[in-house]
Amino acid sequence: MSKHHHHHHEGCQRPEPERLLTECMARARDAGLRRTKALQDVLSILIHACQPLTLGDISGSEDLLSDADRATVYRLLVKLEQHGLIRRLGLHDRAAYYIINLPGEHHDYLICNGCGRIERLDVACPVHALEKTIAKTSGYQRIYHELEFYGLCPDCSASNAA
Amino acid sequence: MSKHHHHHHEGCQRPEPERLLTECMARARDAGLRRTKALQDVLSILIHACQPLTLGDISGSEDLLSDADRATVYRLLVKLEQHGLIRRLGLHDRAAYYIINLPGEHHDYLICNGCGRIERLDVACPVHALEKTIAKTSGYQRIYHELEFYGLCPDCSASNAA
DNA sequence: ATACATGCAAACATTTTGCTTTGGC
DNA sequence: GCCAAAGCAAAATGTTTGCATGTAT
Repeated sequence: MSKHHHHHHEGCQRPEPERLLTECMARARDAGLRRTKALQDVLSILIHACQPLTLGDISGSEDLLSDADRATVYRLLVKLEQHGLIRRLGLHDRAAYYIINLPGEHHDYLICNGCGRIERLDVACPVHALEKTIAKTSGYQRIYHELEFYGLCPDCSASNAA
Repeated sequence: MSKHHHHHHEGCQRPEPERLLTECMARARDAGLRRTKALQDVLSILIHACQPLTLGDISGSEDLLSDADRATVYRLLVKLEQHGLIRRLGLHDRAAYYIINLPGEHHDYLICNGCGRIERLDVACPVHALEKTIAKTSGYQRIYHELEFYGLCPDCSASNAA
């Protein structure tokens, strides 16, 4: 579970989650995964989530989330990440965070060092040009990036000043 | 310790490490820390390091690093980060990485998903403009950012193709 | 003299693996 | 039927904390 209590997922605005799920399941099958209940659960949860989720968030958790075993979810996450269907984020929490990786969708995040809240930024990411340069000059393959902003949210700033 | 064996620190190019250490010790004293051997060791190690180091790297490690206890180093790292003398990076390793935080110095990193090698990028960071915008519009205080590029280094690309 | 820092050891949280059983193909 | 996936349980890894002692101020 994540360090800070989650502000229960306000419904996500991703359109047509059903269709996305079908597409992701197809991509997963292409990658060699079997069409199993746990896989469908994990993908569905990640598609519906507005914010990055931890392994603890996804498996055996409070709400209506998956009741699949942690080890199962863990192994699914590893495979899904390897095949590029999801992405892992190294936020400053102890646990790793995961997000669905939809073609053409990319987000950066703004995280509060006080309360741990995670906000998705809907701004144009200014890093793509540099990413291309690095791809050319570094010799690295399959490059992507991760960008997070950290700071103190208004609430925490206030209580911090007190 | 970090996931992948370290390619023993090639000497770092930071100029005047002695002076930097003195300055950092002064900053640390200003922050209320006592002038102790362990503190000096930790700061010195981080100043001399070319790349981010884990708690395991810093404490009780192989080379000429600090012989201070892990818990001691851990508590120092926490305090130093709180007071802004060092920064913690959430790279995709299980362990947290730390770097010295020198005024005016900022680096982004390029990390290999295969072997875990970490390269410091010496390019102009394209994020500062966006950072200012976010500072104005979000209401967050004390904003900073973390940017990493991930990919497969030439060696790992080669063995991956095989 | 006092309060903070240290060292040792134990507790924690999260990830990772082994192995047997189940179920998709 | 075969091989991948699930479930359960245990090991591994890295972090954090408690407490008695040492030490900078």
